[in-house]
Amino acid sequence: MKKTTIHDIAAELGVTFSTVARALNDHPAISAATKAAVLETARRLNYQQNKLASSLRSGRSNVIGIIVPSLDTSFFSSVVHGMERVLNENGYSVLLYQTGESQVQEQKGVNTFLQSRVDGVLASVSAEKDQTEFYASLRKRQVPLLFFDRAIQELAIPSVTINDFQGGFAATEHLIQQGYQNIVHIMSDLHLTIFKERLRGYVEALKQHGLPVREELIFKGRVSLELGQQTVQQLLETQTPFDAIFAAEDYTAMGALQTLQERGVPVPEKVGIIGFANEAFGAFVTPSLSTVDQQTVKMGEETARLFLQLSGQKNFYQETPERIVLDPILVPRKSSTRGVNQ
Amino acid sequence: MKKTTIHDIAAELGVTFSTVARALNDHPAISAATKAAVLETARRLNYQQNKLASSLRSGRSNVIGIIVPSLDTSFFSSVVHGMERVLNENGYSVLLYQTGESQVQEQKGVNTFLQSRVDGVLASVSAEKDQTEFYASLRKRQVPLLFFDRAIQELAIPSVTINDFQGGFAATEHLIQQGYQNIVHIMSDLHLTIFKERLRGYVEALKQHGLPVREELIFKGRVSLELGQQTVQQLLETQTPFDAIFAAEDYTAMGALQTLQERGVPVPEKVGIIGFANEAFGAFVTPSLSTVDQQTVKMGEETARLFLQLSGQKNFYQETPERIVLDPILVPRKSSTRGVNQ
DNA sequence: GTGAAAGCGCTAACAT
DNA sequence: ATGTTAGCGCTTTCAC
Repeated sequence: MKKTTIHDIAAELGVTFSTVARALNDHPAISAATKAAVLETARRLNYQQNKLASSLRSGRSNVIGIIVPSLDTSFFSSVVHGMERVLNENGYSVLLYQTGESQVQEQKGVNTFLQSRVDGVLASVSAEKDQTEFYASLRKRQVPLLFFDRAIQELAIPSVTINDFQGGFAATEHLIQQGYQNIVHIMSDLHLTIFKERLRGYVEALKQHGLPVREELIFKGRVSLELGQQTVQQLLETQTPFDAIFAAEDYTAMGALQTLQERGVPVPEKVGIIGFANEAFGAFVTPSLSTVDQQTVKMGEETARLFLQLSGQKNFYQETPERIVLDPILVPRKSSTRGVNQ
Repeated sequence: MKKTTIHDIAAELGVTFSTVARALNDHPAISAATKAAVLETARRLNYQQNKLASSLRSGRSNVIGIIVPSLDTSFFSSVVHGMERVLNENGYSVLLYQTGESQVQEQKGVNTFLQSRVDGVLASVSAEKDQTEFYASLRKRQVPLLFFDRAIQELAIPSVTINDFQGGFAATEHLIQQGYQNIVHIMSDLHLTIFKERLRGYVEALKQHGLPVREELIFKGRVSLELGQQTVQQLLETQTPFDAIFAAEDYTAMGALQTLQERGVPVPEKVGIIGFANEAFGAFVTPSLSTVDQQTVKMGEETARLFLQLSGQKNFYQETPERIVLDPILVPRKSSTRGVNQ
């Protein structure tokens, strides 16, 4: 079936194609009768506007590119969920690109988006150092860029993140208030601000409560179930005294919890545990896993809304970019709850 | 910064823009020297091909539209993860559309994709009855369409699904083999083949093992934690005899497990439980939740590969569409494992 | 091996 | 209220 164009509709009605174009775009200078006739004919001929042509000519694609490390994580898929819904409601389509934490892929994603002439890019970066000039290429071309969750602070780009410092602080303080004193921290070895901030929150909470910050209680690795398991094994083998664990990510916390239980260490009585991310499983495990909620859907929605708001302005790239920082929510559960000062 | 076009490169080099276009597309009739010069100049001027123009002219967009009910579920986000990776590796971009199980949204998604001139649509439908002619509009326009997980059988469209019958059968048979006799089934009230097939598997397994199929043991609702909880409450209040539950979805199974434990009914000793979907939490709860794995990432990858394979053919829409059916994998865990014939 | 020319389907400025 | 015209930036056929 040949695709129908505005020319076909025009021929059918004996008007010119520009009248049809105006009618379809609800131009005020077109009579109601003509509009009705055009609309009817368009429907009858199964007309579908060619957005490629429209975008090429108008310079606006109504497409937003989203860059995430991976959709195979509940965090990013929830964020994208929120973004897509808000953008869709506002007439935008979403192009999706996964980087797998690879900078090369990230670069490719930005280029693809540039070539697709997207009206904006929402990105969560894979790393915050090294070659990040490709993000500058968006600015050069005046394509709005916003970061979410993981931002490159040096770039003066609007962003929506959560207050990871506060999250780390709240998690650690919660453990302290439950009477734990020797608190282990397990974090990622990726060079990401989010993890450094959680660490900083951990350190600050210890200090404020007069507890020593001990380097030997801070562990780094690829956050995962295995990292949590290995860390606890190591702690037990080296007989390092500890009575709580704050893991910067829930799976890691879960691994720690599993190994403690296998070794017969009671949680939360002997060792308290808290994670980060509020993964679905935390509410269901025994003991239920305390954690910090990151408001993922809200983060996606806020990022989309900030884009909508800022892209309306004359020049998107200003000296002082808007930076929305969401409050993390402490979710205390059983894995860290015991009588105070036990 | 003005965007550079092939005309700019041509002017810079003193050749015509068609030579530049050929060079960039690695046309065989262009000398190596010219190609090198063009490539160098393109890089220097930060040239980015305008895909809108290219797609408009060539009739190929290299964009695939993906329609899912929601990304805020581990199932669909994993599937999309697999799809995006394979498509990306093969030079395609991905447009994403969430329907929220709404047919109206689904219709809109198809129209948007049509207008964006996508080269194909991969969809998981919201419902399999009612107005589905909008999927026919893709066929009319010769846009390849593939279904995944949820397909409309009547439409003769290629699809990648899992064998839900076999999954339901395996789950039920597993319970029977563990010595359970009065097996409850909790399923969705959505009119989806996937749930009907799981039910059919449940019924068939009972029959093959000489057990009666009792209507009063089959419950329907919006699958969720709450549905599992409510169903168990109802079973206990009405004192309906039962010794196992096969829930068509993991959260429902989890709700059932929780309520049984609250009421002091030991799992798996008194009641065995198995779910469906292999959600992350299942491995971590106590007792660990038996389930059926749906091979989500593989489903996404296979759907993408099937598209790549079929879209190469002369006419995509054939009389006998290829239908790939993946085998579900029984994942027996502690919630359903006890000595046989206890 | 390169150039010339047409046109994909639309938007928008300028007519009338 | 509608028509005319000129592109947007590319692909592609036909020349030479």
